[in-house]
Amino acid sequence: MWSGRRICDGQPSRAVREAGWPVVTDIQFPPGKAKEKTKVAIETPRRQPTLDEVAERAGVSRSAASRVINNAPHVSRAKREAVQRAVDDLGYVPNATARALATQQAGAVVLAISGDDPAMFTDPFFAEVVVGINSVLEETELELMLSLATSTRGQARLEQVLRTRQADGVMLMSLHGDDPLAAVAANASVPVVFGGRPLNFEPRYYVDADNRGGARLATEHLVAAGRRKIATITGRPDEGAGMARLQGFRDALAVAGLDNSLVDNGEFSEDGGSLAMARLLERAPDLDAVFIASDQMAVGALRVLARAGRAVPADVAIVGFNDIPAARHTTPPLTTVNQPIHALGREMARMLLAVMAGDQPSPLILPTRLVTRSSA
Amino acid sequence: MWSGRRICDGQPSRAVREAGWPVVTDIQFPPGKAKEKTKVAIETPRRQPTLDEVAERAGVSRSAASRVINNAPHVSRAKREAVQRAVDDLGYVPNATARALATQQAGAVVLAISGDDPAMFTDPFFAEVVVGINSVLEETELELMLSLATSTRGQARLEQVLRTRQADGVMLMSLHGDDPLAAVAANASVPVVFGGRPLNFEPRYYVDADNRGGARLATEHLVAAGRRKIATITGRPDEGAGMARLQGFRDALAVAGLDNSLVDNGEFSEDGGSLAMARLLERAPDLDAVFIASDQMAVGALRVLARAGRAVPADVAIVGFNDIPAARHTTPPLTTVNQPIHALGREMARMLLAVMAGDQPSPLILPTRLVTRSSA
DNA sequence: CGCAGTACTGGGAGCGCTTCCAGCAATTGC
DNA sequence: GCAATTGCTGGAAGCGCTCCCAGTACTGCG
Repeated sequence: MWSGRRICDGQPSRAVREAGWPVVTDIQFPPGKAKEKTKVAIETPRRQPTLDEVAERAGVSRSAASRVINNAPHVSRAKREAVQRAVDDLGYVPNATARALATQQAGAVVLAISGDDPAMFTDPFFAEVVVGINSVLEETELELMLSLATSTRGQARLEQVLRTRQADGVMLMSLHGDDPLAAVAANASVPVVFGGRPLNFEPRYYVDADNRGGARLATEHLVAAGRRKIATITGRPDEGAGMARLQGFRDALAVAGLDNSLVDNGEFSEDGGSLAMARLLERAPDLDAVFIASDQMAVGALRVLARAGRAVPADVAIVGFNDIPAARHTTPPLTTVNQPIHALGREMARMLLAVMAGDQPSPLILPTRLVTRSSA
Repeated sequence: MWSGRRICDGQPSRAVREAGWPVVTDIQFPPGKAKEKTKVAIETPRRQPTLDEVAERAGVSRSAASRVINNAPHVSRAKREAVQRAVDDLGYVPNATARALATQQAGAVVLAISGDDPAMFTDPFFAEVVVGINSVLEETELELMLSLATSTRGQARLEQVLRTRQADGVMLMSLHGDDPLAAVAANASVPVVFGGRPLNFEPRYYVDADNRGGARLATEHLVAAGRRKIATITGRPDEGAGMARLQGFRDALAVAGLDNSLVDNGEFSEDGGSLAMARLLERAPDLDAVFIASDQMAVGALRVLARAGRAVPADVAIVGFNDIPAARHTTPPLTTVNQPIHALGREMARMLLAVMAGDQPSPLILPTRLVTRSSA
């Protein structure tokens, strides 16, 4: 049932770059209410004033003007004020591109997310990371670029951005197995900070959540509740976080002296969880708990369990991982491991800033915590 | 209960810009497995080759080389090949910043999201918009910048980005009442495409979901089910989408000849929904249906209804709006209005590209559709 | 009074690329 | 055979800014 209206098809997005976008300057609409047809006099920003114009107006050299703009020393009070005035009068704003070219610094950093499916970014996880990053970038002059390096093309473009210093640093997330982006990062001439540890190597700079610790916590919780036949559903085996969670699971079971062989791995998705849960049920009908490495999968598992007539948590207890918003609304509400996602983003940005400033910060592992609801 | 590890505090993010980031060039780690200490020979990217170097190596002028790079005409076949070879040998990649300065085109567009709270971006809605945008940008040479213009500072920076043409176009979302960004947009010297119609004016270029139609659909569904005392919870009155949904609600009730005065408005959040629902219940204990302008609010409302002992949908039917992931997991699963978010992003990007190319596309309204689950 | 500082000052050379234009050779038309 | 195309070609002038550096003016001190 659709609300009737124009259907979206749109014209094919042509190779705009080649067409050489004719600059459109006549966009304008009154900021006032639509009714009163106030033809607001748009202060025609014909062309941004340049530093030369400022200098001329202030009666100083361009160098002096530049010094004032960047408040560098060696400018007399009088000139400084004259320039300041000229800037205000003209509404001068330094041209970031020119500055970037001259200083060889782009004034931007990029958040790159690897993966094979762009839709992955839909995971609310990333949005919160972005917000965290934004919170620290906001206090700097750095812009944030977003790169969903999801296709070969996307990766090539990311590489290009880094090679030509279109960005001064990069935060790299969710690298899988032998991600080609690892090489890109290694050869990048700009600082790289990883979000999450890749599987195959230990980056110099990274921020990660304590996945292993969180998984141990979750599993210990299950053990403490008297569960004895505990299974786990992990993610893809080439994914760092998933493997760390599996480790934590094993840590806890080792301490408890329980069997840790009930492992299945599915896709990090609802369906992946359903499938894995079904397999597990087949394999060990008497299991009494499952630690599931992502809430999305847990949701799927819950569904299968319900269909199989197993009560949660009475028959089988479930603990998820990530604490997604939906975890509060499943039946029953999901006990899960929460990671400080906002902090993850924030700390990645801070670390990147530090590296860009020449420091050599140590990797950071952020604590995770168990959120107890009803499923375990 | 926290997994023990270093706590996140991090140093204060200093004014890195002023410190003048000393370029760090020694970042490197082997792409191979961590165990085998393969000291991979990093192909030291000393300095990117310039066009001059390419030209010299190919034995042509810089102009000619430039023409080849941009595959412009007026280059002999021989030279073209020579340049091509030199490019390959040197691994030349044009410097985007220099090119931007020369052409006065940044090669980037920005997605700006207005609002007073950066956390708003956490709404999965935006992530999906981003994915949609990315899907079309991916085929171009344009980079995507993200601007959470949430503070005055953020807005000022966005303005600066636009004024200095750090970006060639902007997609502007979720403007509220008299958003200062409206003026910024009006005076921007680059194309602006709006996502969603602002309340106070009709932008020249925008893509919107058919909020009004969707709301009508939802309400008609309620009417068709025999409900007679239908209320609605809207969002903040200065929010365009919310008002459009209220209109749709009224449209449907007008046709059915029912009372449309049962309106309450809360914040677009779970708590906002709870509060509004409670007020409504107080005001009209005999209501038998509620159309709620956002799923987040609906979740809150559902909670209140359950606590009040009203069965959903038996006693009161609920329809939400947005079709967030959690809508499938509420009790009961939420009937809601789905909007094509991915398409929204995609069409915004396409429209922006079109405007940048000099076209004057018409505004676009994307259809919404009712997703029937159990709550109504 | 002269000399070494010290605090400004502006000229000018880049940053790496695009693009205009004049020059030139190889065609073409008459 | 000569002028008028046509197609290449490279020199050079930017794009708007930073920053080095040589130069000037002024101070203090012996």
